[in-house]
This record gives sequence, C-alpha cells and structure tokens, in this order.
Amino acid sequence: MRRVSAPRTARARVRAQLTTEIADVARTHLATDGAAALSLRAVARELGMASSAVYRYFPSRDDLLTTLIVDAYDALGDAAERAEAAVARDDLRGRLRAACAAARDWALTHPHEYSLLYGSPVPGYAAPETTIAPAGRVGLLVTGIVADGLASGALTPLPGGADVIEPRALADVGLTDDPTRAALVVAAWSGLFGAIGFELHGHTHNVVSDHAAWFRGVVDTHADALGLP
Amino acid sequence: MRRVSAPRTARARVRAQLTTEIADVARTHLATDGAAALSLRAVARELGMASSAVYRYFPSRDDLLTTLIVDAYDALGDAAERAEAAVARDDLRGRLRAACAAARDWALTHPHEYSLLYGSPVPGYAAPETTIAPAGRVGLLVTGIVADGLASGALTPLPGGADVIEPRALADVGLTDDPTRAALVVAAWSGLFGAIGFELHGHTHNVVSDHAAWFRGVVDTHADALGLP
DNA sequence: CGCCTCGACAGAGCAATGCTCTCGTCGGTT
DNA sequence: AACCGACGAGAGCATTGCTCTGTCGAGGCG
Repeated sequence: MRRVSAPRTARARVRAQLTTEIADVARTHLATDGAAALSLRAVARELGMASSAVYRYFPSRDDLLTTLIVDAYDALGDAAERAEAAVARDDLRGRLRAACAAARDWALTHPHEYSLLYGSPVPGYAAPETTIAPAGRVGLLVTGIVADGLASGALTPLPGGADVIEPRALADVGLTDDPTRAALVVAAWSGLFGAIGFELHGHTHNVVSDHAAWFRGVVDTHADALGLP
Repeated sequence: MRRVSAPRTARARVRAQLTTEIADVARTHLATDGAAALSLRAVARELGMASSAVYRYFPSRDDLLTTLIVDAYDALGDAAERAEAAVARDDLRGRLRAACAAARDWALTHPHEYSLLYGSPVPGYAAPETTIAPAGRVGLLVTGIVADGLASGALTPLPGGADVIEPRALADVGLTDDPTRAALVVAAWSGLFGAIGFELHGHTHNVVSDHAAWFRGVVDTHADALGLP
C-alpha cells in the first residue's frame, strides 16, 4: 500500500494516511460485496467525504482496483511463501504441499479477492505493468522448489522439451536445461488455480464431498508428474 | 434458446421469435464487450424498442444472462462432444485429446462467453438450477471416456479411493467401483479449465511461447495420471 | 509577520445504468 | 361485437463513474 517511501512534509504524511485509509475501506467492500460492486461513491460515503474528493487520491476506479489487486497478489504470495518456508528444504513434496494448501486457504478466506486475481478480468480493465511482478510470485515459488531439486541432484532433467516455454523465462528461473519440467511447473501452477477456482465457484458442487482431501490429491498428482520424491 | 416447444398461437410465435432475437443481440454484445458491459438498454436500442419493453421478455438482466450462460454451456458441450465423437471409441487418449482441444478452441473463439462460464461469477448473480445440467456436460464427457475404458477392460480400477467424491455423483456416472479415478477425472477437468483460463487471461504471458503445444502437454499429463493407454 | 499561492474538498452536473409504473393501443377470444 | 390481456412507450427513481467550478485553509516566500 505504501505509495511513496518517505513522506517528507506533514502534507504528504496525511495524504499517504488517507490514501491507505481509502484503500482499506475499499478492501472491506471488495471482500464483502465483490469487485464489480465496488463503488467509489460508497467508499467516499463511508469515509464521510465527497465522492469527488476521492479522485484526488485515485485518478479512477481502475486505479483503486489496481492497488487492491497488487495488495491481494502480495497477500497471497506472502501466505504461500510463509507456509513453504516452514518446511525442511530437502522435503520437496512437502514444500509444494504446504505452498498449495496455503494458497487454497487464502483463496477460501478471501474469495472475492481471489476472483479478482484469477477470475474473469474486470471489464475495461487492462492490467498495468505493476501487477505482473506480484502475480508471478506463487509461480516462482513452485519453480523454486523444482530448481532446488535440480540443484541438489534430487531431480534429474527430463528428456525432450520442445520450445513451449519462453527461453527468457526459462533463464530467469534457472531451468534452462530442463524445459520439459518447466512446462510441467506451469501446468501444475495453472492446475492448482483451476482446482481452487472450481471449488470456489461451485463447479464441484454435488460432485466433490471432501474438498480438502480432493485438493490434496490434485496437488499430489502434480507432484507425481513433476517427479518429486 | 427454444423456450417452449410448440408455439400454438401466432402471438406465442412472434413472442418466441422476439425472445430469441433479443438473446441473439445480447450474445453479440457479450461477445464483443464482455458480460459486465452487457446493457439491457443497449440491446433495446439496437432492436429499436424501448428499454422497458425488453422486460416483457426477460424479467431482469440476470435472466438474460442465465439464458446466455445456458446457451454457452451447450455450445461448448456440443463442440467438445462433436470432436470426441469423431475419434475411434477404443482410442481413449485420442478421445480425451480431441475433447480438450475442442474445448480450448471454443474458449479461444468465445473468450467472453468462456469467462462468463468459468471466470468469476457475475456480482449478485446466483446460478439457478437450469444452469447446472449443461454445466456438467464437459465433465460428463471426460467421465464417459474413463467409464468406457473400465467397461472394456482397458482400464482397471485403481486402489484406494477415500470419500472425496459424492457417492451419488459416482453412481450417476457408473464409477462407483473406481472412486480414485473419479477424483482424478475431476482433477483433470478442473486442470483443463485452469490451463485454458490461464492462457485466456494472460497469466502465461511471457512464460509460455507455444500455447497449443503446452496445452497438449497438459492434457497428456492428465491422461497419464488417469492411466489412459 | 503578512500575503499569496496551491492543494484539498464540496457540490452540482452529465451521461449512463437497471428497474418500476402508468398509460395508451391493438390483437385474439368469448 | 365486446372485452380482456398482452404489448409497447415514456417518464421517473436511485444509482454509478467522472468532470468542473468554486471556496477554504495551510504552508512557503518576501
């Protein structure tokens, strides 16, 4: 949420304060009513200010949404990273399980925020540059687990590996010599969020009885595909 | 789209006609502008009628959306079923590949409709009963492939199988004696739409270079997990 | 210490939305 | 032929995002 690092003047300080205050109120509205119902006027009302005053802090509703999106990505990333960090480094499968379970928990506790991130994009909203870095955190986390396995020798590169993954992305995460597994990582990543989305949006209603157990199975299926011991 | 089977009177016929006409215009708006931008008034304008007149045919915007959703589910289901039907019955993996590829193609050609089905639910919109049957068609299709394999002996039931899937759903699709595989089917189903959604919503931007090949890999991973020969 | 500029805010206003209500009108039925 | 009900139009209400104009107060400069 911090917009600028050092609020020098008192003016700037109170401005930063109000900015976060607006974002906080907006976040609660988002959490209770969903993204599409997020009304700038309602936020202003709750803050006791005129709707036009909010525009001094956020040039448009989309900008407000952007900061909420970035915050949500960060919260989700934090949750997953914290859970994953608590597991022994050489327990690759355990790290994946922990990260995935934390992501699911976060999604279940923040359904509307999750939908904002991984559901249909908001109409007329084009994700700006600032969102792409936080968006990759969970993917990076999974990638890191696999990269660790390769580095320690617990995993050996898989054969094949056509040009499905961007070489640039491959190099960034140190998986240049195992592109096949990189593709599997992306598959696991998307499958993970597909499973969470299905549960969240009710597509498994009357089909899955124990969602937690089913999700664990999904994660283990991906762990098997990745060859995690 | 057909609302009632036999329009007896001329009145009923012209009514049915106008009803589908409204839905058709709404569908084009949905296809071009997305679900949230679908405006009842804009549809009425394009049809040259007062906005209030539309309410004689659809009691609310949500009802219009519901018929669009049902139609979209049916179109997606049709596409997948047609593609799958063209493959030799004993080629289980080929059938899965065909169905999945068709689903992806349909999603890429109808992104907004796809988002309406598998993206975040529209705010304040509660999916009525009528949507759940068409929604399950693609899942049923995948299930049918596995069930065929079990019936022909190409597949043998997997061990284990905790109570993760609803017994009722298990019985409905004839997978009572292979609950483990049923859970894998649901996993494949959700993973499939997770992958499509990732591609569609740009989460794999700068990561995946060849989406078609990557998607084939995802499908084959699930086919492997399901044990398809 | 006084002035003055600039940021902050409020309110009115515009175009648009979903939905309701009322009021004519025309078609099909008894 | 009379009538009843479906149909369509128009006005209206509450709401939204966003802009514009005017006013006030606090901070900086002379």
